Amino acid sequence: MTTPDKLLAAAAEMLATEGLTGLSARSVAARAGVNQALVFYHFGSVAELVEAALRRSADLAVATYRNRFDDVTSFTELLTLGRELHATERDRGNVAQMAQVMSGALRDATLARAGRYALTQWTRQIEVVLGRLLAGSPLRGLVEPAGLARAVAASFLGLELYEGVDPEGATSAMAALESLGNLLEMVDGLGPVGTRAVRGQVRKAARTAAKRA
Amino acid sequence: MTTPDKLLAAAAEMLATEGLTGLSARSVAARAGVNQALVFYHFGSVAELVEAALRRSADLAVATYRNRFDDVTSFTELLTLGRELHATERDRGNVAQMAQVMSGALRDATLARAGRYALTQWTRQIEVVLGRLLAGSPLRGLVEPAGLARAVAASFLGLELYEGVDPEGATSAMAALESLGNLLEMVDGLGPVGTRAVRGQVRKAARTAAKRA
DNA sequence: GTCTATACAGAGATAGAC
DNA sequence: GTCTATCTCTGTATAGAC
Repeated sequence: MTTPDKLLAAAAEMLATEGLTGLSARSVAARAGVNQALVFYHFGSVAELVEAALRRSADLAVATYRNRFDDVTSFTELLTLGRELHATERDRGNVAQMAQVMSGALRDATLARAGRYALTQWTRQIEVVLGRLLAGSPLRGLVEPAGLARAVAASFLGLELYEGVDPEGATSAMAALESLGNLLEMVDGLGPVGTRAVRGQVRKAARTAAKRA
Repeated sequence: MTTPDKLLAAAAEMLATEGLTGLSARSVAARAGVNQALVFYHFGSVAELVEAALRRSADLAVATYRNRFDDVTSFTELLTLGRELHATERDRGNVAQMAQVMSGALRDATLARAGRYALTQWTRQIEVVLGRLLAGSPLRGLVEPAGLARAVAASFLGLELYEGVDPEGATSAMAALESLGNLLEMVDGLGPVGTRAVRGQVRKAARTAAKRA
């Protein structure tokens, strides 16, 4: 394992467990078992090390799930995958890394770039699946796959923050999101008559909402 | 305006604009126009100042919206309020403050306590409304108000992080969430026959999901 | 590429004069 | 309650020996 690799691994680990505030050139080098000056030699700055670490984590994580996403054929399956993903990534800390970097993005342009990149990797993937599922659903045309994918990603990020201060609360939130997913699945299971009714009703609700806004 | 008040105001402002990393005893005192040592005299530590500032912000914000929440009688109205709330709080920075504190909660127990408190203030309020709306809805019993309230809060937090790195993406995510809200409204508008059908279908979807998990 | 040494800025926090 | 002064630690970053 080369020094850059050790530093990247240590940075990713610390980002998830200690957070951005606990991560410094000294602390990350100590965890990697290398000298502090090597952070600057290999990456230029702490922020750039963090950026590289997050990019690598995101690339790796998304690649891991690519096939799984491709196999999804229903909202129920997507939910099952989402639940599994949430549990796995809570342990691996990928989402936590993203949340930390994005909270630091307020001050640091490099971190903002890193967060944007990681987010894009995830949403692209989710968007493809949602686009496929929505295309064959009564909801087609009523909800944008791109927007919904971003909303899903945002929810996962928020759940991660939630989990840090109230784990049980986060669990109940996850359960509620699954209930909503079941609602989507229900709509999906309607016949042609139900479909027409749904589309009409949702359009009406949208119009009412637009009028009030 | 007393010194503690000046410090609380400065801390809240900085939390939203500069983030937790940019907030120090020195920087916050400078913005408040007071001496740095007064942070420790009045609050004991920087973390405790942040905690006090967030608590005050949360109390104030929730009190502002209390009546508005009470007036809500439909999911569509709740969505309209949610959109307005998101826009207003994006400017005031209340949600941003929460997100920052919660991201720092990983390292600091005081910040974790503060984040938990602010979160509770919001979710309690949302839970009441959702409980009321769901009670008279076909979805009654199928989705927990408490869990859904937490999911809504988490989504707002996630959107805040999203907004920091990709404002247009966050807007499209918000739009998608509104589409889902319209779906809820649609279900709400069904008659007794449709209600029975919905409940049966959702239960079936939930069973299928449970089996696969 | 890696290490030691070091410069220097900013952090949290306290003591003591006023 | 407020200010100055100061201690100590930790942060980023660089220079130069090896």
